[in-house]
Amino acid sequence: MSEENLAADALPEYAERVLDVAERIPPGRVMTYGDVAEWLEDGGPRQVGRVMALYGGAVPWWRVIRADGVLLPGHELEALGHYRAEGTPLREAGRASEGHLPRVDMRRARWDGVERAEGHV
DNA sequence: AGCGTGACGAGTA
DNA sequence: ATACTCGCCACGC
Repeated sequence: MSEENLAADALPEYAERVLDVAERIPPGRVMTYGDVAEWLEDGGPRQVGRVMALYGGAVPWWRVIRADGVLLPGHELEALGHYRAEGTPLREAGRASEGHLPRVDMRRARWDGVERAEGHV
């Protein structure tokens, strides 16, 4: 039998690990695709992106975003709703970009996978 | 086999 | 700030 004998109800192991990381991201925080890949020490941002595109619906997908903090195209409003509800740091463009959606403030929202005990107000 | 595409990222102009 | 290039890797044609 070939080793590619995967059951339809089973996810590839890599996908399972990516989803596992996505699930442990605390509310109000985000990780980039590249961060997840780095944390796993395997694959790259594009691989993580592929997994999220295929199976991300089962996890808090809005907490895994691009490095530039742009909201997921096609789900901007839904993502924004989650961010506002979780208190995720956002950068309101303000200033003449009213039709422009806010982006996640990566400097404050980025989570490296390690809880820090700093008095972050 | 090549080639284009993508829920990417960093660098440069 | 935007636009473009290159590197990256998996997938589909």
